[in-house]
Amino acid sequence: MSHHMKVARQLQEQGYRLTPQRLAILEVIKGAGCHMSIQDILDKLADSYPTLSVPTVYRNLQWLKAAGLVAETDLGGECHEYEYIGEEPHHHLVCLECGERHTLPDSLLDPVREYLRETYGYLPRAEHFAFFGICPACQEHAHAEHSHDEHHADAP
Amino acid sequence: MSHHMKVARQLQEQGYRLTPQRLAILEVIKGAGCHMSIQDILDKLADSYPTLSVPTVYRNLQWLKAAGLVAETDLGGECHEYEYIGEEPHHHLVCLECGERHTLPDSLLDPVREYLRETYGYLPRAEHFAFFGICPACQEHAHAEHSHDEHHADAP
DNA sequence: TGTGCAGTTGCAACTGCTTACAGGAGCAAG
DNA sequence: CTTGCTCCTGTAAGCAGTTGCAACTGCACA
Repeated sequence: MSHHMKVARQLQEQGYRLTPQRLAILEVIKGAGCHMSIQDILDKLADSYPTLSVPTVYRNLQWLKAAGLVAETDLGGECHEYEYIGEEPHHHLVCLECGERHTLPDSLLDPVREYLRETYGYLPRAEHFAFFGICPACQEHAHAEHSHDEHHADAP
Repeated sequence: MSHHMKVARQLQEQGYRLTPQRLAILEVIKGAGCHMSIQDILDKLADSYPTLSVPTVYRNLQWLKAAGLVAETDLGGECHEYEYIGEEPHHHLVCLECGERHTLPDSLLDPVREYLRETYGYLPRAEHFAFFGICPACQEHAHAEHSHDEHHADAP
């Protein structure tokens, strides 16, 4: 039995129900293998569940998030994005200029966790982070632009 | 001349204007010394600028953010919060249970920056981060609760 | 002094997220 | 089978953030 079904069964035994909508949302976000917005999930399930509504998807995603199956991230886009985690926590690196994305290993934050635990006694919950920066290509591009336009502003 | 006025003058020389509203917003957020929402700023300036509107505050905060004077953070509350940075970047540690907050030194992320730079060639822009966890007091509390209620669910 | 231009403001409208509430569905006890 | 309870869903409404647009302001230049 797969990991997410094991967790689902555990939750069922605790009184939570495995409704068709709930399982469908989990299957979609697991099958996608990438970040999805609420609207993406609605579109994917429009055929099989025409009456599925935004609040239902929203609440189920919160539920799956609390169960540790799904992570919610703000990657700088215009809407929140959700991603299936499973057993492999990870983080993201996003270019502020072109939006290019990389996946980072979870061990990256081990020193930070250590520090928070030792210094403040906190139990860290840094499961899914997004780091921002400028990718090499955009650095080149910005440098070239700067040579042409010395008065380029730093603010919009 | 203070740091923020120096930056303001620089921006003025680049064609951006130092309107009364803009300076008032900067003064308020600088004087507060803590996080503020858009509505907080509007309330503070209600007497001196009765016609000040949400979009104006919003756009000016984006402007100040791009200028590096103000940081925008989602600390898990119900609205975005803005804070004056000045010359001392820092980060935050927030307890997911009670909301207790700590301020973390910027050097905490130096290893992460190093990794992103060396491995991906990225120029990191991690000026203002929020880490979440469970504070010692709430860990005690959760442990006590668990002893009383063995069937306590992990999901809402 | 008059004209043009770019930046800024406030109103209005829009979007996406979130919550409130009433109805429906499944499960357990009687 | 009936009753009662809890969970779940969908409709509707609310909220903060965001964008479009017309009017205004200050500066540069003729």
